[in-house]
Amino acid sequence: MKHGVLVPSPPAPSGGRAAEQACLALLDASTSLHRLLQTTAFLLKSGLQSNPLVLTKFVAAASSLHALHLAHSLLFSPHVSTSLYDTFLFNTLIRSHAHSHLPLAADNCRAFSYFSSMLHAGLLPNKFTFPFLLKACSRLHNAGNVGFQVHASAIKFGFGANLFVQNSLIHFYSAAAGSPDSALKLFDRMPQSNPVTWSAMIGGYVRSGSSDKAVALFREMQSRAIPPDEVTIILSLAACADLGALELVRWLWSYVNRKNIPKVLSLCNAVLDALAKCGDIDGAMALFEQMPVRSIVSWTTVIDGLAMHSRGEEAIKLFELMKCAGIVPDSVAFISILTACAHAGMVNEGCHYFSSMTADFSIEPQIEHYGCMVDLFSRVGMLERGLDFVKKMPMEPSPMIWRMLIGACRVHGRLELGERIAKDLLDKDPMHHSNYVVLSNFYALKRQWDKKWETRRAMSEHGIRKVPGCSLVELDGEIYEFIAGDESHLHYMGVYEMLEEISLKIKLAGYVPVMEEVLLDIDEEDKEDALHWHSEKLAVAFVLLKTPPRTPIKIVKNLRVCADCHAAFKCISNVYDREIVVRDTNRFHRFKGGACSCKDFW
DNA sequence: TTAGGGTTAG
Repeated sequence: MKHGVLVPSPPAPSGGRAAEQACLALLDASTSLHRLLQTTAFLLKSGLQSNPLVLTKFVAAASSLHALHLAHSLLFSPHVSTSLYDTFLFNTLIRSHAHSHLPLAADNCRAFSYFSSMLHAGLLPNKFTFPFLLKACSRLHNAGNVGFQVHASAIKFGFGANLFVQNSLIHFYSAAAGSPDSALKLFDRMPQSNPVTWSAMIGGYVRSGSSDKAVALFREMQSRAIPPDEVTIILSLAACADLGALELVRWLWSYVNRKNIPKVLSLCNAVLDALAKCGDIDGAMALFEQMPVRSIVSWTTVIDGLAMHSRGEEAIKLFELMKCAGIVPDSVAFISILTACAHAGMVNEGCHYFSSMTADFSIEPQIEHYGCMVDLFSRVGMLERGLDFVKKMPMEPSPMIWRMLIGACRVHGRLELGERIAKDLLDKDPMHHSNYVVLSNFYALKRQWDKKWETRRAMSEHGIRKVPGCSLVELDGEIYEFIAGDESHLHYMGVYEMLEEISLKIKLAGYVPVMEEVLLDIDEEDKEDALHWHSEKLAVAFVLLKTPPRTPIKIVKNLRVCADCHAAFKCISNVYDREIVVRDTNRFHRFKGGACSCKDFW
C-alpha cells in the first residue's frame, strides 16, 4: 500500500464486518433455543452462512444448548459454500460431538465424518484435532477400530509424537478401547511423559480391573521421581479402594499433606471412598466431618460406606442430615440409602425411602432401585414379596436381580424356588458363568449329582469357566494374593500346617463345618478337607502366621464369603482373639469375639 | 478451542 501497490484484500466474508460483529454478539446472547433460532434467521439474512468465525461460535452456542442438529443443518445445507471454512471450525464441531450426550448408533460417528469432510475440503488438521477426535470416537461401540484409524492419521499428519496427542491416545487405548496393553506399548515408547500420561495409564488399568498394575505403575512413578498430581492420586486411590490396600491409602493421604497437593473436593471424595472400601469407615467419617466443603458425592460416598459396613441407622441419620443441609438427594443417593436399608434388614425404612423417591423428589426409580428393593426383601427371607416386586417392575428384570433372588433362596433353604428361577435365568442368559454355578449348586444341595454334572458340562461346552475364589491381604505395604486351592505360592510354607492347627482348635471350641458349602459328591471326610482350600482361609492362616498376636486381619475377597468360612471365622476371631475383617464382593464382615457385624445377614 | 478424574443394586 505504501508504494501505491494495490494489495488484494482477502475475500471479505459475506455480510460485512458490521453484520459479523452483530451476529457474534447475538450468538453470545443466545442462551435459549428460541433466541438461537432468531439468531439463525439474522445470520442467514446477513449472508454469514459461510463465515467461519460466526459459524464456529454458532456451533459452540448450539452445542451448549444441546442443539447440534441445528449447527449441522446450517453448516451443510446445499446452498452454503464450504470453501471458506477453516480447521478451527471443524475442530469445534468435532469437540462439540465429543462432549455431547447425544445417543449414538454404533456405526454413526459424526465427529469422524466431519474429520473426513475437513480433509476433503483440503484443510489440514492441527494438534487440537486429534485429542477431540479421539474423545468423540471413544463413545463408539467399535471404538477400537476407529481409534486405530485416528492414530494412523495423527502419524500421517505429523502429530504422532505430540505429547497431548499421545496422552489422548494412551487414554483412548487404555480406557475407551479397553486395551491397556496396547496403551502400554505406546507408553513404553514415549520419549517424554507428564503426570497426565501416567494418570491415563493408571486410570485405564483401574477401569479394566487391573488395579494391581495401576498400583505398580504408581510405585514406578515414585521410583522415577515423577511427581504425581491430584488426578494421579485420585486414580491411585481408586486402585487402592479396589484392592483394599488401606496402608497405601493412608500413605497417599499423608503424601498429599506432605507435598501440599491441593485437597480439591474430588480428591477428598476419593479418599472417603477408598477409606470406606478398605474397611476404615470411622476414618472416612472423621475426614468427612473435617471437610469444609461437601458435595452430594461426599455425602453419598459416606452413606454408601456405612451401608457396606451394615451401619444402617447411621446411614439413615446421615441421609436425613444431608437433606437438612439443603442437599437434594439424587438417584445415586437413593441407591446408597436403599442399599443401607437392605444390608441392615430395615424393611420398613427401605419401603419408606423407595416411595419417598417419587413422592417427594420426583425421581423415577431405575432398575438399580428396584434391585435394592428386591435385595431388601430377599435378604430377610421375604422371597414372595421380592418376587412380587419383580413382577411389578416396569422394566425387564436384569440377570443380577434374578441372581439376588436365587442367592436368597439358597440362604433361606428355598431349594425348589431357587432351582426354578436359576433354570429360567440360565435359559435367558447362557453366557454368564455364575448362572451355571448357582444352578449346579442347587442340584448339589438336593443331592442330584447327575444334573449337577450335566450343568457343569454344559458350562464347559459353552467355553465358560468358573471364576476362582481369590483373596487379597496387605502386609507391610505388599499385597498377597491367595487363590482357592492354589499351592504355588511361596508363602504357603507353613500355611497348611497352620490350617491344621486352626482346624483342631476351632473344633475343640465347638465349630462344626458347614458341609453343604462344598457341594461336591465326595465323601464327608474329603469334603471337610476341601473346605480348607477356600482362598479366604488360606489368607487368614497366612496372616495369623506372619503377624504378632492381636493384629487385626483384613481380607478382600472377589466372591461372597461362603457359609462355612463365615462360621469358621466367627470361631477363629474368638479362639485367636483377633479381629477379622472380610470385604466381600460388596460388603464388610467384621468378626470379633465370636460374632459378625453382619449379624448373619447376607 | 488441546490430554488424564470422585459416589451407582450383587
